[in-house]
Amino acid sequence: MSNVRVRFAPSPTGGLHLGGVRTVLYNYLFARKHQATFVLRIEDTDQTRFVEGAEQYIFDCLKWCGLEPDESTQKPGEYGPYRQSERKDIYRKYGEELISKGFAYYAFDTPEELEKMRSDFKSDTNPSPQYDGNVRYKMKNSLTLSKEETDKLLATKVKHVIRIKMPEHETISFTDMIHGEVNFDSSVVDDKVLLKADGMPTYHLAVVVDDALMKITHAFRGEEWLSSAPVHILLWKYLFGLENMPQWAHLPLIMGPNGKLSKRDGAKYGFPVFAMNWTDHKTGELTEGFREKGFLPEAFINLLAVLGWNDGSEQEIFSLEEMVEKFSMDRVHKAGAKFDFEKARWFNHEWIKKSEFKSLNSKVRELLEAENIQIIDDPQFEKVIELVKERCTLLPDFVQQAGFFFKTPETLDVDAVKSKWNVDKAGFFNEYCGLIKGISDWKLDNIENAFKDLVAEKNIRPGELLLPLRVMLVGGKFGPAVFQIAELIGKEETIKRIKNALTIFNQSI
RNA sequence: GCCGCGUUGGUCAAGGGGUUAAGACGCCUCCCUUUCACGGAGGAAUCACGGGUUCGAAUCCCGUACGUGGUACCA
Repeated sequence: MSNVRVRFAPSPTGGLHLGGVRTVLYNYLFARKHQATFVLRIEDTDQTRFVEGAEQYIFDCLKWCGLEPDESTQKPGEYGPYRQSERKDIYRKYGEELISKGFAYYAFDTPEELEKMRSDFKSDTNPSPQYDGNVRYKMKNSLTLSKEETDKLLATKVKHVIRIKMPEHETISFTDMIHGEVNFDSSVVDDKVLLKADGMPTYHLAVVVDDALMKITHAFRGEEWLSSAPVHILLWKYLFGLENMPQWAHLPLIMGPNGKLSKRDGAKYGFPVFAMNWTDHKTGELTEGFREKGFLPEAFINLLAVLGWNDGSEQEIFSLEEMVEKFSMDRVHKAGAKFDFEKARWFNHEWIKKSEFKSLNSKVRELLEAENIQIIDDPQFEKVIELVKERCTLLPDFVQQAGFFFKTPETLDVDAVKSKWNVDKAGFFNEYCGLIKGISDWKLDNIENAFKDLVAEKNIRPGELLLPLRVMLVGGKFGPAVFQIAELIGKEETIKRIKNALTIFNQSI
């Protein structure tokens, strides 16, 4: 292990989103590549947004993806606790330190007063007034109150927050691993709340304190954080020293059809945005996940990895091991990428095709059994999977493509044979049944040759008969080569299906 | 509004002064296959705009436009 440490810091407020998983993935790849430690920290400082089960759900998603952290609430290292709500006592001290150094102040404004400020100062040229250098001297805080008044308020435990005092006109710059040098003017950022009235830190204080205490060396997060980076830079400068600050990488956003991808987009356009199913406990609303949609975890992380990163070659299909080997932050794109579900499906199809039976076995079996299709013979199941996997894009496709090998079709697509059906053909199949009954070695060639011989004898075009035969055995116009199907389902079953279909066709056509 | 970030086909993207501007998804045509796929061969489709710099700009610089994120005691 090197001393490189990275972290993923989700807030447990709901389902784990595509972008979140990609952030985990980049953390994980970077960590493995640098023999680093990958930390998972739970950012649960907003008590009003606490959601039962969300934390465990995050772990379950990471486990499914195969991206498990080295240190976390479930696997504590020496930098715990890993849940911010359990670190509450730590943060106040740093807030006080900032105040004593003159970089922060107490503010006693109530939510109503803040609201009033915002409406009073609101204008066409300033639609969202900030608590900044212009207004802080008009508010109720330790900058405008006398020391005595302030002390008195504090002593009587009046609700208050700690706010950072943004400097007047200072250029704040840092070098982002993806964007390069980024500059801000301190006068355009407001006096962010650092410590809330309930004693919990806001994200701003918590990230820097925890990254410092947990010795994080590289911090990756979504680009939505870039605008608040100056606050964090300043905090590092005031509290722990810029020389100890982690290297930042602000990852490009994953976009939906219009704007930042949201779970609403998923519902609207019919694709998942969460890694796994998520049920909102309050509303009971279920949001579908990639896993339940039928994605392989290998495909899921693969498609996420190349949404914003590529290795410079033409390769698109990467195993986790290959990604670890080839990943580098400086080949991550700057611009956000629109999520394309069609391409996501393609990745899954590719992974299904290259997956071996042993990795597909239990997943497909589970799906079939849910449809009341029992599989007893493993070697037989393997042959079927190998035969049909190239026509399955999503795992549930196996139900249609493989199901009929193990269960006689309940309904036949009669319409498909209607135009081709007549007495001659019924006669043909009757005779064919008799013919194959005598085949002692039930092999592909024998079954097919019997068919060809009879076709030649009867002088019927084979194309007129192949489709009906398919519908007889399969139930519809799909599946692999028809004689291969016959070979696999066996002689008895083949004859049974033909005879059964004959009665149905004769009745309904 | 202000601030940040961005901009190569419909989408993901390679390319970072001289290229016929790769490749993939999707779409279309054809071949293979008497189903559907797989596989194979083709095709349509791109450097946001305007100024510079330069012998030469998709590539460098400046504007503009557009997109996107932020502008909470949410993360």
